[in-house]
Amino acid sequence: MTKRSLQRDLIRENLAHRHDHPTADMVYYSIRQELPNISLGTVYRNLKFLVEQGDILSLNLGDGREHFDGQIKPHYHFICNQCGNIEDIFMDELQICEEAAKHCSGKITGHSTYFYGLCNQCKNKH
Amino acid sequence: MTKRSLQRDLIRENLAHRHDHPTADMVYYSIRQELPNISLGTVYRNLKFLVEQGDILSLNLGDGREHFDGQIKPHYHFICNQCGNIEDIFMDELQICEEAAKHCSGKITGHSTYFYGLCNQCKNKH
DNA sequence: ATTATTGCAAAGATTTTGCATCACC
DNA sequence: GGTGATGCAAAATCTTTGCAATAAT
Repeated sequence: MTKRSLQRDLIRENLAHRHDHPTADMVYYSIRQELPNISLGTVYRNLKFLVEQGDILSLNLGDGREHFDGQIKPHYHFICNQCGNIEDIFMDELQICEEAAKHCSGKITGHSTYFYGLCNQCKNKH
Repeated sequence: MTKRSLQRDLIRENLAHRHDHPTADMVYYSIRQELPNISLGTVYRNLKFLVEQGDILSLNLGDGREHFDGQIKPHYHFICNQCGNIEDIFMDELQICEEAAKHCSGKITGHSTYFYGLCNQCKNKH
């Protein structure tokens, strides 16, 4: 049985309200502004918990660290090879979710896609 | 200018021929059977190189380690919450690639999606 | 000849964990 | 009161890197 905690609530809200894709220590430093005593271990424990719950997504952005995304509405990511900038891609994905549903029972808790290339901004710098 | 090496060739082929999603050290132990002297650093260096080239994909399977996938034909992954098993989902994704293409110029080098849930096998064990 | 790549080992970075204490139910 | 969650720090894990030697062009 899980008990509520201020720390977990703050982490969940922090991720829900931001639109970037922070790592664990970025979340840690952000939360510390409101709750200076929070520990990094607690942030890691709760991020893992929230990913398992399906409240947040875990992303691999290719830099070796785990990134997190509070936007659970299924969407995709475009990552620029040159500047590293990440753009969210929202689109109809009914078809793909139906296909995924064939593989499981119950709700699907995570869903995220990455594309890598040269973004339009970097392209125009030539 | 890049030079060819046996080590890199073996790593690329190893990933192209297998259909699981190994971590760096799994690739390392696999290659060591043919080339016992290869070092872990070399495997890491080449995996990173191959990801950047777009020859292989980097996957985040939620266990904290980076996984690799030699199947570059765009596809999706279903990951069972209970047994950890991974199933590939192949389907038409013309629409989604077109959408991603709006964000960039040149080729898109990576593309991979994850879904998490309870797989049919685990479901049937109740 | 030049320089990319390697093997090795050490260093760096990230993430997990043991434990005493605290807070929720 | 019982137990889930925390803070802290140490440990474990994963990945990168410096450097001398080797191999590819």
